[in-house]
Amino acid sequence: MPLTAKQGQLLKELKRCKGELSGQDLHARLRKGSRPMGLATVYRHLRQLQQLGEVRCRHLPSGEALYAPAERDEHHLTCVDCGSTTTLESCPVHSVHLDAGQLGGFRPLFHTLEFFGLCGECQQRHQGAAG
Amino acid sequence: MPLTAKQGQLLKELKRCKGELSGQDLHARLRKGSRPMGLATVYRHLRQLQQLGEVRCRHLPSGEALYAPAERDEHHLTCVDCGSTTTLESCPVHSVHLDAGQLGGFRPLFHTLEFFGLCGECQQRHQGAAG
DNA sequence: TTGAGAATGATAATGGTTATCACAAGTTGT
DNA sequence: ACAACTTGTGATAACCATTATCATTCTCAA
Ligand SMILES: [Mn+2]
Ligand SMILES: [Mn+2]
Ligand SMILES: [Zn+2]
Ligand SMILES: [Zn+2]
Repeated sequence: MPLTAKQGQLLKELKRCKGELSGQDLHARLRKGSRPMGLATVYRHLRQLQQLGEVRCRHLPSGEALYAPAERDEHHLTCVDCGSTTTLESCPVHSVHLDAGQLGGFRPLFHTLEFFGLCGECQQRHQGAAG
Repeated sequence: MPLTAKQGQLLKELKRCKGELSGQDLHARLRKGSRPMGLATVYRHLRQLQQLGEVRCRHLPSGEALYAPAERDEHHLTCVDCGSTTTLESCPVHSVHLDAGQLGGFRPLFHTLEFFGLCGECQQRHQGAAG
């Protein structure tokens, strides 16, 4: 089941970009180039590419969804106060094995692992008040 | 830094409930009982309780945020097609250690680990079309 | 009692995502 | 080539969870 032209175009743009992109970001980029793509089509194909295991997605605390090629196995530390994020150097669960009993027929395509907490700056800022 | 009365009330309601609750769910429950709480206050305290490490939150593919006591270290298999979720029996990263170099001053409060893929039913449904 | 500051909540505003639906493009059969 | 049908597309409207606003209420120390 090869990707359609529009799906390939979208995935190519995602891969070209170093970081993660929101649906809106992606639409803005694709709209600029030749062969623009409507917003509805962007979201449609993002969902389809997820179901094909080509794209993964995570949600910021703000609720905004960020997309990236599923092959990028990256995870983050996110501050629950200021929202700043830093990327981990490696995936801590790269090797975890889920046995068939737990899977129960489920076929994993990708995973999200995110650590939430307080960044150094926000800890200092709250020190005075919270002790 | 003990919790305020309203914060405690909210956390108590979260703990009383077996599953995860959305902000709207929580507001609906609290509104029924004596001592109702406004929607704005619910969301305010959910954020504060997250910053205190008392509450964690994850996002469904739909974007809806679900909250639970942070002490509940649960993770899920979620179908990217029908959205059904099943809970894992144990946390695969319960023991992972992030070294100080990776943390860089960051103080972890909780984590989310979610596996996305296709449930058994959806795999069968797509078999005919996709081969 | 009184006034400053914090907490509360009804309501409006925001904005990312999804649903609609009319149209374009592709496919099949004759 | 043509009609009949299916699939893909995208401008727009609708949705709805979350956030911002702001007037009111509460807290508590002076
Ligand atoms: Mn990983
Ligand atoms: Mn865990
Ligand atoms: Zn921070
Ligand atoms: Zn499914």
